[in-house]
Amino acid sequence: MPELPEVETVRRGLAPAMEGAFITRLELNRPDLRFPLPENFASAVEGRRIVSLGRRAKYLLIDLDDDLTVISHLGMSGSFRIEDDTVGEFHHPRSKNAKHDHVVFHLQREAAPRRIIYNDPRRFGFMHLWKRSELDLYPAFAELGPEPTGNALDADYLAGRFSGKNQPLKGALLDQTVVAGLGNIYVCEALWRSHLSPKRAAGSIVTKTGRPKKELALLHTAIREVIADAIAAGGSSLRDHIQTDGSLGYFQHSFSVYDREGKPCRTPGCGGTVARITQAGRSTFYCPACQK
DNA sequence: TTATAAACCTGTCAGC
DNA sequence: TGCTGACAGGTTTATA
Repeated sequence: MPELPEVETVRRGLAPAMEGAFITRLELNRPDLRFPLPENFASAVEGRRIVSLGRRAKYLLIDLDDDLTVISHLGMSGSFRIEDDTVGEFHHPRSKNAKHDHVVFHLQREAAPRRIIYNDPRRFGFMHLWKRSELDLYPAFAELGPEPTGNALDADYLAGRFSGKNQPLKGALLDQTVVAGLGNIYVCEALWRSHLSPKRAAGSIVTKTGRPKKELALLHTAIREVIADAIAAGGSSLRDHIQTDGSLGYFQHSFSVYDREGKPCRTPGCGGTVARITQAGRSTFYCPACQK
């Protein structure tokens, strides 16, 4: 499910309930998700206090008070929800099938016990334990590109990565070593906002001397803006993504091209129709009329 | 080096 | 109603 804005929404939803709380018990309802859960996972985290909640790209980071960090990835269908731990089973109207509640953090903080439930029907998500002081050595982080909203991502950096590349822009932007956190939805949206075709070679928006063309500067701006807009809206709820309180994100109502095949392009005066093609096995939505 | 395809797993939806 | 096939927000591994 989640791209960067959805994970950030989850982080913001969980932080008030988790930061400062003690983990009294970790409930593991199966031995694995996509990968085996960490060895001695429960004994490593039980009794620890959660110092803070962080995020890197699409990864949620739960920092404990002893230099350990729980690294959590939600895959395609993972979600967290918060429940009052003094009552029994509670089901929000939109709540998930409890048979996919794989990991439950039981928390104690001041007077209110809570449980944080990780649900993931497809089990493409995973959790790892890693030393916080060595987080840069975590394999997935070692090669990760800059955050799309940070200062490290600018047009010059992208020019360096795109220069000489024949790979289509769609694939180049999905590459997490180029930009960290972009997924299928927001790549489509950012390309639409910058009027660039997803089929365009990445190297074609870089000059012969390796400088960013104007189009690349527009793309950089579009990436920043679409991510910021989506975070402000609480992410996008398609099938699986719900916020930690069970409510939905709203950005899906703002999609300009994603999942809008056959519908009119929203570029003012364009008059084109949104098309859907397959690139590297994944759906791409774009407007052939205004994305060149 | 680069690019595509398949794999992981379950749920949902369209079509017959 | 029930079956089948296509498809889904991600990442890794294998194959060409």
